[in-house]
Amino acid sequence: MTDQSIETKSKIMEAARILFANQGFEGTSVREIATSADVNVASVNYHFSNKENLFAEILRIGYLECSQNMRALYENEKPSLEDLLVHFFNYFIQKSHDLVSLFKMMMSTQHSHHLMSQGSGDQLSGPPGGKVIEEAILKEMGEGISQEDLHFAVRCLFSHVIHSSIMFNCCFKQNKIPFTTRADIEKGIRRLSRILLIDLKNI
Amino acid sequence: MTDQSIETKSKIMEAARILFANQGFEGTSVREIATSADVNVASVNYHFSNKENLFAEILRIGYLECSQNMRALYENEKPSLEDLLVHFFNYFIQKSHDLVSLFKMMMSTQHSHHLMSQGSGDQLSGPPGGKVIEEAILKEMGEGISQEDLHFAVRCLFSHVIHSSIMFNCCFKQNKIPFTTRADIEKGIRRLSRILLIDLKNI
DNA sequence: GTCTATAAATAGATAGAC
DNA sequence: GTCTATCTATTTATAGAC
Repeated sequence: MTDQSIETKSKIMEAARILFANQGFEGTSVREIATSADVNVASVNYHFSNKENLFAEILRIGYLECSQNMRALYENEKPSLEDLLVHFFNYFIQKSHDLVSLFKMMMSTQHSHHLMSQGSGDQLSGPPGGKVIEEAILKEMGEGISQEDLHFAVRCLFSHVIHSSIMFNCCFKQNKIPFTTRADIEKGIRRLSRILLIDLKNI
Repeated sequence: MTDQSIETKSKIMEAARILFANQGFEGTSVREIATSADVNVASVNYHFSNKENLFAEILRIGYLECSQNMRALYENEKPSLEDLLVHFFNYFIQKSHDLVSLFKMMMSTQHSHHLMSQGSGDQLSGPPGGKVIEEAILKEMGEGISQEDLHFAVRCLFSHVIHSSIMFNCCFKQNKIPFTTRADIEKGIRRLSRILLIDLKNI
């Protein structure tokens, strides 16, 4: 591949990523992507065969990047559970395009089947970063914790962080719902982390 | 309006509701809706002016029904906080079509603006049933609780219930993620309710 | 109110010149 | 690899007969 073709390919992916996130798969046309990426219309199909392939590729990369970044963050900084989750929140609202795309896709019957039946099925079992949250909990708790308790805590924490991230970018910003500033959300994430750790220790 | 036209209108809404939820707004064509509803193509635009209007109408009705059902449930049965939330969970997974549609729409920049700028803006501030959860918490706690604590608890509980409902219908069913049976989820909702009430009482 | 027919625009994909 | 031009199919919406 020449340098130019690599640049064209990445320009397409970058433009498509944003458009798909904002308008969905069917709501975005190949022509729109090409215009936004400032490349020729035909180059999209030349590089990605078809529109669906481009979409799948964007999601695959986004999920991988997300998981890897979360893992790297944990390995490098060795943060406490609550620090880790606040980092995840900030990562999610910064990379909200991929997050929202992934969520939309999971909620779409057709695409989730298409996604699961592909090779990426293994990688997509469980939330991105789920394993990291587990490890952070285990580090603070020691090993004396049942699998059921562990899964419960991860689901509570992850659902709260992901929900907060999504709402932060679509509702909390526009409306004046009380206690939904960024500082409020972070405070809430820390509080829930502490509450759950206390609960796990008391079992 | 004649009986026939009322039936046509409701057949269109019922078919469109399901198709929109599964395929999104742009992913669903008017012809598809008409075929599925077993009515003529032109009747869709005759009754709803255009496709976007039909979508907005479906969401408006869905949100209203959802809020009213939650309010009625609380007023009639006067359940405990954890019973109420389990009821919400069961309601959400039963009516997952509307729920998913509403969520998709909120996550779509274009549509959320369109939705908020319309008259339904007031009704859509805050989650459906949010006020009811507040009341259930206050009933168990007495009045000595700050607004910040109250909002925190509502957001934790609602995000957990809504996230569980969505995941239950798109991931938990297909994959074999541990501790995600319906009974497990309900158990988790009850547990989180109790944990949060204990936290609020200790403040 | 319901139907057929059709207008007008746009979609994804590809062929072939360069 | 990139471009223009175009094919084919499908879209929303509407006009007009019944």
